[in-house]
Amino acid sequence: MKIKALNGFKDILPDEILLWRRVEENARSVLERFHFAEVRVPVLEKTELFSRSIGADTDIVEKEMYTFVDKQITMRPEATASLMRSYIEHSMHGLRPVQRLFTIGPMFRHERPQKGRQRQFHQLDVEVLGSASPRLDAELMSLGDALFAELGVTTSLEINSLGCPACRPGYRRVLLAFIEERLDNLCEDCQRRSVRNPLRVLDCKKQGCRRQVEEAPSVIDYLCEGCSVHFTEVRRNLELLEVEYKVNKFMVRGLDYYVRTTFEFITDQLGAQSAVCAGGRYDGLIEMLGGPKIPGIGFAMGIERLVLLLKQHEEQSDKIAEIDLFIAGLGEEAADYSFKLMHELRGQGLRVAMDLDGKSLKSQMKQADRAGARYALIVGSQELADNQAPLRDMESGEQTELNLDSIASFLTDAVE
RNA sequence: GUGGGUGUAGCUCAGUUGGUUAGAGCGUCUGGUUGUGGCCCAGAAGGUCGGGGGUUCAAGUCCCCUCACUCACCCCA
Repeated sequence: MKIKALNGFKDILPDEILLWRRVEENARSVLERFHFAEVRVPVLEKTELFSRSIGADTDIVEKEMYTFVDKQITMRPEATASLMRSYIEHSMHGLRPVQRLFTIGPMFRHERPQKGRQRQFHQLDVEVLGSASPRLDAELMSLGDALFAELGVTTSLEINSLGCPACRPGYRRVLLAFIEERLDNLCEDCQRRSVRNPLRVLDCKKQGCRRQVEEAPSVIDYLCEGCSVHFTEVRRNLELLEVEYKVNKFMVRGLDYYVRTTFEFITDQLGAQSAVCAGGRYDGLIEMLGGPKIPGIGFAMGIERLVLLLKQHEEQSDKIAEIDLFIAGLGEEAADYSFKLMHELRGQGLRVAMDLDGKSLKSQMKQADRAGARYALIVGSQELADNQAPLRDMESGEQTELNLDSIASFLTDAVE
């Protein structure tokens, strides 16, 4: 039987890798300007870390985690929890008042794959610990905005506030009462949701339910004084930075730890998936995981989704790998010489390749062409005897005789 | 977990009401050029027609089962 990658797990092949690099390099450069530091955390953590932070009865924890049951360890379904663990474990709050961290890496969720959704996928994860300022919320959104803008990707930003442990229960009661009045008109899923997580009913995409909840009470009208001021300030600061946004009072987040501000960068270019980047505030999370009482906020950006967006408006014009020189050899003696020459030139920082299988010159020239070689050097026994060989410019087709000893210096000059 | 769609060469896909030896384009290899890439021309290699079973004189084609992929629901980045 043929060995294949697991369903939902994908190889990222050379053709695509340039796009990935561009995304990652762009991210690192923008994040540096925003004064963030990169960290790398393990992919495996104790199962409990995720069940406690994400929420024991969320879909992620309930049925989507890759867990080694016997060992009670889990492959991370998201990065925030791991980063919080690391923050607490290394007492980072003592290093400086505000920590600005990011990480890039694979996440694992056992969901049914579809467009823009895989079981192993990659996220850029950005977190700021130690500040409750609404300015920070706005700053992070402007960061997200910048990440997209510099790649030439268009998205729109939606924001909402979910309140806090002080005001959410009150809103929840009001909402529940509203829903119960209309329970019969809601879909089966929503009837189930109304018990478990009534906020989710607001998020239902079915026409019928949407009509029902149109008049539903909005969280924003039930925010406590603190949350209300915070939200107003977030909006004011977004306007100050001229970041365009829309308030979406139906936006709900899937993870339990979010409070106050939540936001999503969305697009209509990804099939059924709309979110390319999403996040929010989680002021109680660190404390809940056994750390100090420190506020936090962060977001995750889906790299696959971003790459999909980039693919749509970009012709893949970049070559896979360019080399400076391809050495075409004829005969055993020349092959020895070429092999050694290649080794030496590489040692001097030049990108060099040759054929190792004794193929015909024609075939070797073809290889040189496909490798995107700038020059090809043709070496046979006569050339070795004369210590002179033709160097072909692969673009113009012009050939010049070159002293074999001067190849390195010629190429170094030519490629600068 | 639930639905729909699609499985034929390395890739993209044709394949008629069931009928001889299953095709094309691209890619690969060889040659046209004794030692020269791209363009052109000629040729070659490459297939358990996803797998299993059934109907039939005859199945890539019809039926059943199964697997894989994919899109969508759910949920999410």
